Amino acid sequence: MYQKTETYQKILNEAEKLFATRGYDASSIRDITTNAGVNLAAIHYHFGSKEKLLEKLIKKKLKLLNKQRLSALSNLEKKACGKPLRPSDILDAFFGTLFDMFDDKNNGGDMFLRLLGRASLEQNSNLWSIVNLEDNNVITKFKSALFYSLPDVPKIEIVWRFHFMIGATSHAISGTGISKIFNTAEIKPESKTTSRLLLKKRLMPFLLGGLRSPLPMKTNNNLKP
Amino acid sequence: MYQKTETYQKILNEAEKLFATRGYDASSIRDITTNAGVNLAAIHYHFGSKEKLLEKLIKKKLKLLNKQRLSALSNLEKKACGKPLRPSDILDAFFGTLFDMFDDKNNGGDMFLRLLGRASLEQNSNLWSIVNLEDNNVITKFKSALFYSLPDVPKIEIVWRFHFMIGATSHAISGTGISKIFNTAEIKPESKTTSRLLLKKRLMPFLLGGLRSPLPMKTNNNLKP
DNA sequence: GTCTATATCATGATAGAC
DNA sequence: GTCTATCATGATATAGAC
Repeated sequence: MYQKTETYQKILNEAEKLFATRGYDASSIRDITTNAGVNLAAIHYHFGSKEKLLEKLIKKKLKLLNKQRLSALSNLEKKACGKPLRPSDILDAFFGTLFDMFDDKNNGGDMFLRLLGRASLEQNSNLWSIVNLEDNNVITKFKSALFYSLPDVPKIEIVWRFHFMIGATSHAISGTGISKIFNTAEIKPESKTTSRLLLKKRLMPFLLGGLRSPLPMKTNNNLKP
Repeated sequence: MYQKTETYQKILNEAEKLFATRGYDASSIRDITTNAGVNLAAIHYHFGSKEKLLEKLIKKKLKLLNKQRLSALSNLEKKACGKPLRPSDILDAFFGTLFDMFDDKNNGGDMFLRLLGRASLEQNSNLWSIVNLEDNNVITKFKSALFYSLPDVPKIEIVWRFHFMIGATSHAISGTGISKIFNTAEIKPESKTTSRLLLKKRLMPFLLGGLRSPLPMKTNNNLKP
Protein backbone atom coordinates (compact mmCIF):
# COMPACT_ATOMS: atom_id res chain seq x y z
CA MET A 1 0.00 0.00 0.00
CA TYR A 2 1.39 3.35 -0.98
CA GLN A 3 1.24 6.62 0.86
CA LYS A 4 -1.98 8.00 -0.63
CA THR A 5 -1.96 11.76 -0.84
CA GLU A 6 -0.45 14.12 1.63
CA THR A 7 -3.82 15.58 2.55
CA TYR A 8 -5.15 12.12 3.26
CA GLN A 9 -2.30 11.35 5.61
CA LYS A 10 -2.49 14.72 7.33
CA ILE A 11 -6.15 14.16 8.10
CA LEU A 12 -5.54 10.66 9.39
CA ASN A 13 -2.77 11.80 11.70
CA GLU A 14 -4.64 14.79 13.03
CA ALA A 15 -7.83 12.82 13.56
CA GLU A 16 -5.99 10.15 15.51
CA LYS A 17 -4.40 12.78 17.69
CA LEU A 18 -7.64 14.63 18.36
CA PHE A 19 -9.80 11.56 18.89
CA ALA A 20 -7.24 10.26 21.34
CA THR A 21 -7.13 13.40 23.40
CA ARG A 22 -10.66 14.77 23.18
CA GLY A 23 -12.71 11.81 22.10
CA TYR A 24 -14.76 11.44 18.98
CA ASP A 25 -17.70 13.72 19.63
CA ALA A 26 -15.58 16.55 20.89
CA SER A 27 -13.42 16.53 17.77
CA SER A 28 -15.18 18.47 15.07
CA ILE A 29 -14.26 18.08 11.45
CA ARG A 30 -13.55 21.77 11.54
CA ASP A 31 -10.96 21.21 14.24
CA ILE A 32 -9.43 18.32 12.39
CA THR A 33 -9.20 20.01 9.03
CA THR A 34 -8.05 23.32 10.46
CA ASN A 35 -5.28 21.73 12.53
CA ALA A 36 -4.26 19.57 9.60
CA GLY A 37 -4.14 22.63 7.39
CA VAL A 38 -6.58 21.30 4.85
CA ASN A 39 -9.99 22.31 3.64
CA LEU A 40 -13.16 21.58 5.56
CA ALA A 41 -14.54 19.44 2.77
CA ALA A 42 -11.42 17.28 2.51
CA ILE A 43 -12.68 14.75 5.05
CA HIS A 44 -15.84 14.29 3.09
CA TYR A 45 -13.89 13.86 -0.11
CA HIS A 46 -11.35 11.38 1.17
CA PHE A 47 -13.37 9.39 3.66
CA GLY A 48 -17.02 10.11 2.97
CA SER A 49 -17.88 11.18 6.50
CA LYS A 50 -16.48 11.66 9.95
CA GLU A 51 -17.69 8.20 10.91
CA LYS A 52 -15.93 6.58 7.97
CA LEU A 53 -12.76 8.35 9.01
CA LEU A 54 -13.05 6.72 12.41
CA GLU A 55 -13.60 3.37 10.73
CA LYS A 56 -10.39 3.79 8.84
CA LEU A 57 -8.46 4.48 12.00
CA ILE A 58 -9.95 1.52 13.82
CA LYS A 59 -9.28 -0.85 10.98
CA LYS A 60 -5.70 0.27 10.83
CA LYS A 61 -5.14 -0.46 14.50
CA LEU A 62 -7.04 -3.70 14.36
CA LYS A 63 -4.99 -5.00 11.50
CA LEU A 64 -1.83 -4.54 13.49
CA LEU A 65 -3.29 -6.14 16.60
CA ASN A 66 -4.55 -9.18 14.78
CA LYS A 67 -1.28 -9.67 12.98
CA GLN A 68 0.44 -9.86 16.35
CA ARG A 69 -2.18 -12.25 17.66
CA LEU A 70 -1.85 -14.64 14.77
CA SER A 71 1.89 -14.48 14.97
CA ALA A 72 1.85 -15.30 18.67
CA LEU A 73 -0.52 -18.21 18.12
CA SER A 74 1.52 -19.49 15.24
CA ASN A 75 4.66 -19.47 17.37
CA LEU A 76 2.93 -21.47 20.06
CA GLU A 77 1.73 -24.02 17.55
CA LYS A 78 5.13 -24.41 16.04
CA LYS A 79 6.58 -25.23 19.43
CA ALA A 80 3.73 -27.60 20.29
CA CYS A 81 4.31 -29.85 17.26
CA GLY A 82 0.65 -30.71 16.80
CA LYS A 83 -0.12 -31.23 20.45
CA PRO A 84 -2.86 -29.17 22.12
CA LEU A 85 -1.74 -25.85 23.52
CA ARG A 86 -2.13 -24.87 27.14
CA PRO A 87 -5.22 -22.69 27.63
CA SER A 88 -3.18 -20.13 29.49
CA ASP A 89 -0.82 -19.79 26.54
CA ILE A 90 -3.70 -19.28 24.17
CA LEU A 91 -5.14 -16.58 26.38
CA ASP A 92 -1.75 -14.94 26.55
CA ALA A 93 -1.51 -14.86 22.79
CA PHE A 94 -4.93 -13.31 22.44
CA PHE A 95 -5.21 -10.94 25.38
CA GLY A 96 -1.57 -10.30 26.04
CA THR A 97 -1.18 -8.61 22.67
CA LEU A 98 -4.13 -6.42 23.50
CA PHE A 99 -2.43 -5.33 26.69
CA ASP A 100 0.72 -4.51 24.82
CA MET A 101 -1.18 -2.36 22.40
CA PHE A 102 -2.99 -0.70 25.26
CA ASP A 103 0.27 0.15 26.94
CA ASP A 104 1.62 1.64 23.76
CA LYS A 105 0.59 5.14 24.75
CA ASN A 106 2.61 6.66 21.96
CA ASN A 107 0.47 4.95 19.39
CA GLY A 108 -2.77 5.99 21.01
CA GLY A 109 -3.43 2.56 22.42
CA ASP A 110 -6.12 3.48 24.87
CA MET A 111 -7.87 5.69 22.39
CA PHE A 112 -8.25 2.66 20.22
CA LEU A 113 -10.09 0.76 22.90
CA ARG A 114 -12.24 3.69 23.80
CA LEU A 115 -13.31 4.20 20.24
CA LEU A 116 -13.90 0.52 19.75
CA GLY A 117 -16.13 0.59 22.77
CA ARG A 118 -17.95 3.59 21.43
CA ALA A 119 -18.44 1.92 18.09
CA SER A 120 -20.07 -1.05 19.71
CA LEU A 121 -22.52 1.12 21.60
CA GLU A 122 -23.75 3.30 18.81
CA GLN A 123 -26.98 1.83 17.66
CA ASN A 124 -26.95 2.79 14.01
CA SER A 125 -23.27 2.30 13.58
CA ASN A 126 -22.02 -0.21 11.08
CA LEU A 127 -18.60 0.03 12.60
CA TRP A 128 -18.98 -3.08 14.61
CA SER A 129 -19.91 -5.22 11.66
CA ILE A 130 -16.86 -4.00 9.86
CA VAL A 131 -14.72 -4.84 12.81
CA ASN A 132 -16.27 -8.29 12.82
CA LEU A 133 -15.19 -9.12 9.32
CA GLU A 134 -11.71 -7.99 9.98
CA ASP A 135 -11.57 -10.02 13.16
CA ASN A 136 -13.27 -13.15 11.96
CA ASN A 137 -10.24 -15.06 10.84
CA VAL A 138 -8.47 -14.42 14.11
CA ILE A 139 -11.42 -15.39 16.25
CA THR A 140 -11.85 -18.58 14.29
CA LYS A 141 -8.25 -19.61 14.73
CA PHE A 142 -8.25 -18.95 18.44
CA LYS A 143 -11.50 -20.77 18.95
CA SER A 144 -10.08 -23.77 17.14
CA ALA A 145 -7.04 -23.71 19.37
CA LEU A 146 -9.26 -23.62 22.45
CA PHE A 147 -11.45 -26.45 21.18
CA TYR A 148 -8.39 -28.59 20.65
CA SER A 149 -6.96 -27.58 23.97
CA LEU A 150 -10.12 -28.39 25.93
CA PRO A 151 -11.61 -31.44 24.25
CA ASP A 152 -13.79 -32.30 27.23
CA VAL A 153 -15.63 -28.97 27.19
CA PRO A 154 -18.55 -28.51 24.75
CA LYS A 155 -17.64 -26.09 22.02
CA ILE A 156 -20.62 -23.90 22.65
CA GLU A 157 -19.49 -23.36 26.23
CA ILE A 158 -16.02 -22.42 25.13
CA VAL A 159 -17.42 -19.89 22.73
CA TRP A 160 -19.56 -18.33 25.42
CA ARG A 161 -16.64 -18.13 27.79
CA PHE A 162 -14.49 -16.59 25.13
CA HIS A 163 -17.16 -13.95 24.88
CA PHE A 164 -17.17 -13.40 28.63
CA MET A 165 -13.40 -13.12 28.70
CA ILE A 166 -13.43 -10.46 26.03
CA GLY A 167 -15.95 -8.51 28.07
CA ALA A 168 -13.97 -8.68 31.26
CA THR A 169 -10.84 -7.61 29.44
CA SER A 170 -12.37 -4.71 27.54
CA HIS A 171 -13.89 -3.37 30.69
CA ALA A 172 -10.71 -3.79 32.69
CA ILE A 173 -8.56 -2.14 30.06
CA SER A 174 -10.83 0.78 29.40
CA GLY A 175 -10.86 1.48 33.10
CA THR A 176 -14.60 1.94 33.24
CA GLY A 177 -15.82 2.27 36.77
CA ILE A 178 -12.44 1.67 38.37
CA SER A 179 -12.78 4.51 40.81
CA LYS A 180 -16.22 3.37 41.80
CA ILE A 181 -14.95 -0.02 42.82
CA PHE A 182 -11.84 1.08 44.61
CA ASN A 183 -13.16 4.02 46.54
CA THR A 184 -13.51 2.67 50.01
CA ALA A 185 -11.76 3.08 53.27
CA GLU A 186 -10.99 -0.61 53.52
CA ILE A 187 -8.58 -0.68 50.62
CA LYS A 188 -5.52 1.45 50.34
CA PRO A 189 -5.45 2.35 46.69
CA GLU A 190 -2.42 1.35 44.67
CA SER A 191 -0.79 3.96 42.55
CA LYS A 192 -2.06 4.20 39.04
CA THR A 193 1.21 3.00 37.61
CA THR A 194 1.38 0.02 39.91
CA SER A 195 -2.11 -1.17 39.19
CA ARG A 196 -1.48 -0.69 35.51
CA LEU A 197 1.52 -2.97 35.65
CA LEU A 198 -0.32 -5.51 37.72
CA LEU A 199 -3.52 -5.51 35.75
CA LYS A 200 -2.45 -8.15 33.27
CA LYS A 201 -1.06 -10.35 36.02
CA ARG A 202 -4.37 -10.10 37.84
CA LEU A 203 -6.70 -10.48 34.96
CA MET A 204 -5.13 -13.57 33.44
CA PRO A 205 -5.83 -15.89 36.39
CA PHE A 206 -9.36 -14.57 36.51
CA LEU A 207 -9.92 -15.36 32.85
CA LEU A 208 -8.39 -18.79 33.20
CA GLY A 209 -10.50 -19.51 36.25
CA GLY A 210 -13.61 -18.53 34.36
CA LEU A 211 -12.66 -20.53 31.32
CA ARG A 212 -12.01 -23.67 33.32
CA SER A 213 -14.80 -23.41 35.87
CA PRO A 214 -17.30 -26.28 36.23
CA LEU A 215 -19.95 -26.44 33.57
CA PRO A 216 -23.43 -25.11 34.26
CA MET A 217 -26.21 -27.57 34.95
CA LYS A 218 -28.28 -28.78 32.04
CA THR A 219 -31.65 -27.08 31.71
CA ASN A 220 -33.44 -30.41 31.94
CA ASN A 221 -31.72 -31.86 34.89
CA ASN A 222 -32.67 -35.51 35.14
CA LEU A 223 -30.21 -36.49 37.82
CA LYS A 224 -31.53 -37.75 41.10
CA PRO A 225 -31.36 -35.34 44.00
CA MET B 1 -41.98 12.46 45.71
CA TYR B 2 -44.90 14.07 43.95
CA GLN B 3 -45.73 14.12 40.28
CA LYS B 4 -43.94 17.32 39.28
CA THR B 5 -45.66 19.08 36.43
CA GLU B 6 -47.38 17.33 33.58
CA THR B 7 -44.92 18.74 31.07
CA TYR B 8 -42.02 17.43 33.11
CA GLN B 9 -43.44 13.91 33.09
CA LYS B 10 -44.34 14.00 29.42
CA ILE B 11 -40.77 14.87 28.53
CA LEU B 12 -39.36 12.17 30.76
CA ASN B 13 -41.59 9.52 29.25
CA GLU B 14 -41.00 10.52 25.66
CA ALA B 15 -37.25 10.82 26.15
CA GLU B 16 -37.07 7.35 27.65
CA LYS B 17 -38.99 5.94 24.72
CA LEU B 18 -36.91 7.68 22.08
CA PHE B 19 -33.54 7.06 23.71
CA ALA B 20 -34.46 3.40 23.99
CA THR B 21 -35.37 3.01 20.36
CA ARG B 22 -33.04 5.40 18.56
CA GLY B 23 -30.26 6.03 21.01
CA TYR B 24 -29.22 9.31 22.56
CA ASP B 25 -27.57 11.12 19.68
CA ALA B 26 -30.28 10.25 17.22
CA SER B 27 -32.99 11.66 19.46
CA SER B 28 -33.09 15.42 19.03
CA ILE B 29 -34.74 17.64 21.58
CA ARG B 30 -36.99 18.68 18.76
CA ASP B 31 -38.18 15.11 18.31
CA ILE B 32 -38.69 14.68 22.01
CA THR B 33 -40.61 17.87 22.59
CA THR B 34 -42.69 17.52 19.44
CA ASN B 35 -43.71 13.95 20.23
CA ALA B 36 -44.40 14.87 23.82
CA GLY B 37 -46.54 17.76 22.68
CA VAL B 38 -44.62 20.38 24.61
CA ASN B 39 -42.57 23.36 23.63
CA LEU B 40 -39.04 23.11 22.35
CA ALA B 41 -37.65 25.13 25.21
CA ALA B 42 -39.33 23.01 27.86
CA ILE B 43 -36.39 20.60 28.17
CA HIS B 44 -34.05 23.41 28.91
CA TYR B 45 -36.42 24.91 31.39
CA HIS B 46 -37.15 21.71 33.30
CA PHE B 47 -33.83 19.89 33.05
CA GLY B 48 -31.23 22.42 31.99
CA SER B 49 -29.95 20.51 29.01
CA LYS B 50 -30.36 17.35 27.01
CA GLU B 51 -27.52 15.71 28.91
CA LYS B 52 -29.10 16.52 32.25
CA LEU B 53 -32.28 14.93 31.03
CA LEU B 54 -30.36 11.73 30.34
CA GLU B 55 -28.85 11.91 33.79
CA LYS B 56 -32.28 12.05 35.30
CA LEU B 57 -33.36 8.95 33.44
CA ILE B 58 -30.28 6.97 34.38
CA LYS B 59 -30.53 7.88 38.03
CA LYS B 60 -34.14 6.79 38.08
CA LYS B 61 -33.31 3.34 36.72
CA LEU B 62 -30.28 2.97 38.89
CA LYS B 63 -32.17 3.74 42.02
CA LEU B 64 -34.58 0.92 41.31
CA LEU B 65 -31.82 -1.54 40.48
CA ASN B 66 -29.84 -0.81 43.58
CA LYS B 67 -32.87 -1.05 45.78
CA GLN B 68 -33.43 -4.56 44.50
CA ARG B 69 -29.80 -5.44 45.01
CA LEU B 70 -29.73 -4.29 48.60
CA SER B 71 -32.97 -6.05 49.29
CA ALA B 72 -31.64 -9.32 47.87
CA LEU B 73 -28.46 -9.03 49.91
CA SER B 74 -30.36 -8.18 53.02
CA ASN B 75 -32.53 -11.26 52.61
CA LEU B 76 -29.48 -13.45 52.29
CA GLU B 77 -27.93 -11.99 55.39
CA LYS B 78 -31.07 -12.47 57.38
CA LYS B 79 -31.11 -16.14 56.52
CA ALA B 80 -27.40 -16.55 57.23
CA CYS B 81 -27.65 -15.30 60.83
CA GLY B 82 -24.23 -13.69 60.86
CA LYS B 83 -22.40 -16.47 59.06
CA PRO B 84 -20.55 -15.72 55.83
CA LEU B 85 -22.64 -15.93 52.69
CA ARG B 86 -21.80 -18.23 49.83
CA PRO B 87 -20.00 -16.36 47.05
CA SER B 88 -22.45 -17.69 44.49
CA ASP B 89 -25.36 -16.24 46.43
CA ILE B 90 -23.71 -12.86 46.63
CA LEU B 91 -23.11 -12.86 42.90
CA ASP B 92 -26.71 -13.82 42.34
CA ALA B 93 -27.90 -10.91 44.42
CA PHE B 94 -25.74 -8.48 42.52
CA PHE B 95 -25.81 -9.70 38.95
CA GLY B 96 -29.07 -11.56 38.97
CA THR B 97 -30.99 -8.36 39.61
CA LEU B 98 -29.21 -6.79 36.67
CA PHE B 99 -30.36 -9.65 34.47
CA ASP B 100 -33.90 -9.20 35.62
CA MET B 101 -33.82 -5.53 34.79
CA PHE B 102 -32.28 -6.29 31.45
CA ASP B 103 -35.03 -8.73 30.66
CA ASP B 104 -37.65 -6.17 31.57
CA LYS B 105 -38.06 -5.06 27.99
CA ASN B 106 -41.21 -3.15 28.83
CA ASN B 107 -39.27 -0.86 31.07
CA GLY B 108 -36.52 -0.23 28.55
CA GLY B 109 -34.05 -2.47 30.30
CA ASP B 110 -31.52 -2.77 27.55
CA MET B 111 -31.66 0.91 26.78
CA PHE B 112 -30.54 1.51 30.31
CA LEU B 113 -27.41 -0.54 29.86
CA ARG B 114 -26.65 1.00 26.52
CA LEU B 115 -26.92 4.51 27.88
CA LEU B 116 -24.91 3.60 30.92
CA GLY B 117 -22.23 2.27 28.66
CA ARG B 118 -22.35 5.42 26.62
CA ALA B 119 -22.07 7.54 29.70
CA SER B 120 -18.96 5.75 30.79
CA LEU B 121 -17.26 6.21 27.44
CA GLU B 122 -17.86 9.89 26.92
CA GLN B 123 -14.74 11.61 28.03
CA ASN B 124 -16.15 14.89 29.16
CA SER B 125 -19.25 13.45 30.64
CA ASN B 126 -19.88 13.81 34.32
CA LEU B 127 -22.56 11.18 34.11
CA TRP B 128 -20.32 8.45 35.32
CA SER B 129 -19.31 10.28 38.45
CA ILE B 130 -22.94 10.81 39.26
CA VAL B 131 -23.62 7.15 38.79
CA ASN B 132 -20.71 6.40 41.08
CA LEU B 133 -22.13 8.32 43.98
CA GLU B 134 -25.47 6.69 43.59
CA ASP B 135 -23.88 3.26 43.42
CA ASN B 136 -21.30 3.65 46.12
CA ASN B 137 -23.30 2.38 49.02
CA VAL B 138 -24.28 -0.74 47.14
CA ILE B 139 -20.78 -1.54 45.98
CA THR B 140 -19.48 -1.10 49.50
CA LYS B 141 -22.01 -3.47 50.98
CA PHE B 142 -21.38 -6.15 48.38
CA LYS B 143 -17.66 -5.86 48.74
CA SER B 144 -17.97 -6.31 52.47
CA ALA B 145 -20.07 -9.41 51.97
CA LEU B 146 -17.44 -10.83 49.64
CA PHE B 147 -14.62 -10.02 52.06
CA TYR B 148 -16.43 -11.83 54.81
CA SER B 149 -17.27 -14.71 52.52
CA LEU B 150 -13.70 -15.17 51.28
CA PRO B 151 -11.48 -14.44 54.28
CA ASP B 152 -8.46 -16.20 52.77
CA VAL B 153 -8.37 -13.97 49.68
CA PRO B 154 -6.68 -10.55 49.93
CA LYS B 155 -9.22 -7.78 49.75
CA ILE B 156 -7.49 -6.07 46.92
CA GLU B 157 -7.79 -9.18 44.80
CA ILE B 158 -11.48 -9.47 45.54
CA VAL B 159 -12.01 -5.89 44.49
CA TRP B 160 -10.19 -6.43 41.24
CA ARG B 161 -12.17 -9.54 40.50
CA PHE B 162 -15.38 -7.74 41.27
CA HIS B 163 -14.32 -5.26 38.65
CA PHE B 164 -13.63 -8.02 36.14
CA MET B 165 -16.97 -9.63 36.83
CA ILE B 166 -18.80 -6.40 36.16
CA GLY B 167 -16.99 -6.11 32.86
CA ALA B 168 -17.83 -9.62 31.74
CA THR B 169 -21.44 -9.09 32.70
CA SER B 170 -21.91 -5.72 31.03
CA HIS B 171 -20.40 -7.01 27.86
CA ALA B 172 -22.45 -10.18 27.90
CA ILE B 173 -25.68 -8.36 28.58
CA SER B 174 -25.22 -5.63 26.03
CA GLY B 175 -24.58 -8.31 23.44
CA THR B 176 -21.51 -6.59 22.09
CA GLY B 177 -19.72 -8.72 19.56
CA ILE B 178 -21.95 -11.72 19.99
CA SER B 179 -22.30 -12.33 16.29
CA LYS B 180 -18.58 -12.08 15.81
CA ILE B 181 -17.92 -14.84 18.24
CA PHE B 182 -20.63 -17.18 17.16
CA ASN B 183 -20.34 -16.90 13.42
CA THR B 184 -18.56 -20.07 12.48
CA ALA B 185 -19.48 -23.27 10.80
CA GLU B 186 -18.40 -25.33 13.78
CA ILE B 187 -21.18 -24.17 16.05
CA LYS B 188 -24.83 -24.46 15.28
CA PRO B 189 -26.24 -21.19 16.59
CA GLU B 190 -28.87 -21.31 19.27
CA SER B 191 -31.98 -19.26 18.76
CA LYS B 192 -31.85 -15.78 20.18
CA THR B 193 -34.49 -16.61 22.75
CA THR B 194 -32.72 -19.73 23.90
CA SER B 195 -29.35 -18.11 24.35
CA ARG B 196 -31.06 -15.25 26.15
CA LEU B 197 -32.58 -17.62 28.63
CA LEU B 198 -29.34 -19.50 29.07
CA LEU B 199 -27.08 -16.50 29.36
CA LYS B 200 -27.45 -16.11 33.08
CA LYS B 201 -26.99 -19.82 33.65
CA ARG B 202 -23.80 -19.71 31.64
CA LEU B 203 -22.33 -16.51 32.95
CA MET B 204 -22.69 -17.28 36.63
CA PRO B 205 -20.31 -20.28 36.68
CA PHE B 206 -17.83 -18.27 34.68
CA LEU B 207 -17.93 -15.43 37.18
CA LEU B 208 -17.64 -17.78 40.10
CA GLY B 209 -14.72 -19.58 38.47
CA GLY B 210 -12.96 -16.29 37.95
CA LEU B 211 -13.65 -15.11 41.45
CA ARG B 212 -12.31 -18.30 43.00
CA SER B 213 -9.38 -18.96 40.70
CA PRO B 214 -5.85 -19.33 42.15
CA LEU B 215 -4.18 -16.09 43.08
CA PRO B 216 -1.60 -14.54 40.77
CA MET B 217 2.07 -14.83 41.66
CA LYS B 218 3.61 -12.08 43.71
CA THR B 219 5.65 -9.58 41.75
CA ASN B 220 8.71 -10.24 43.89
CA ASN B 221 8.71 -13.97 43.88
CA ASN B 222 11.18 -15.20 46.47
CA LEU B 223 10.23 -18.84 46.35
CA LYS B 224 12.82 -21.33 45.31
CA PRO B 225 12.47 -22.68 41.78
C1' DG C 1 -7.95 12.98 -9.80
C1' DT C 2 -7.19 16.21 -6.01
C1' DC C 3 -8.65 19.85 -3.51
C1' DT C 4 -11.16 24.31 -2.22
C1' DA C 5 -14.90 27.61 -1.59
C1' DT C 6 -19.37 28.18 -0.65
C1' DA C 7 -24.13 27.14 0.43
C1' DT C 8 -27.36 24.70 3.04
C1' DC C 9 -29.31 22.07 6.66
C1' DA C 10 -30.12 20.17 11.52
C1' DT C 11 -29.01 20.58 16.17
C1' DG C 12 -28.56 22.29 21.09
C1' DA C 13 -28.80 26.32 23.56
C1' DT C 14 -30.63 30.69 25.04
C1' DA C 15 -32.83 35.41 25.45
C1' DG C 16 -36.80 37.85 26.08
C1' DA C 17 -41.85 38.65 25.40
C1' DC C 18 -46.06 37.08 27.23
C1' DG D 1 -44.30 28.28 32.92
C1' DT D 2 -44.71 28.74 28.02
C1' DC D 3 -43.65 30.35 23.63
C1' DT D 4 -41.25 32.54 19.52
C1' DA D 5 -37.18 34.05 17.53
C1' DT D 6 -32.52 33.68 16.99
C1' DC D 7 -27.71 32.13 17.43
C1' DA D 8 -23.47 29.27 17.06
C1' DT D 9 -21.91 25.11 15.61
C1' DG D 10 -21.28 20.83 13.16
C1' DA D 11 -22.21 18.00 9.09
C1' DT D 12 -22.86 17.54 4.37
C1' DA D 13 -23.59 18.51 -0.65
C1' DT D 14 -22.32 20.83 -4.79
C1' DA D 15 -19.86 23.54 -8.08
C1' DG D 16 -15.83 24.29 -9.95
C1' DA D 17 -10.58 25.60 -9.74
C1' DC D 18 -6.18 23.44 -10.43
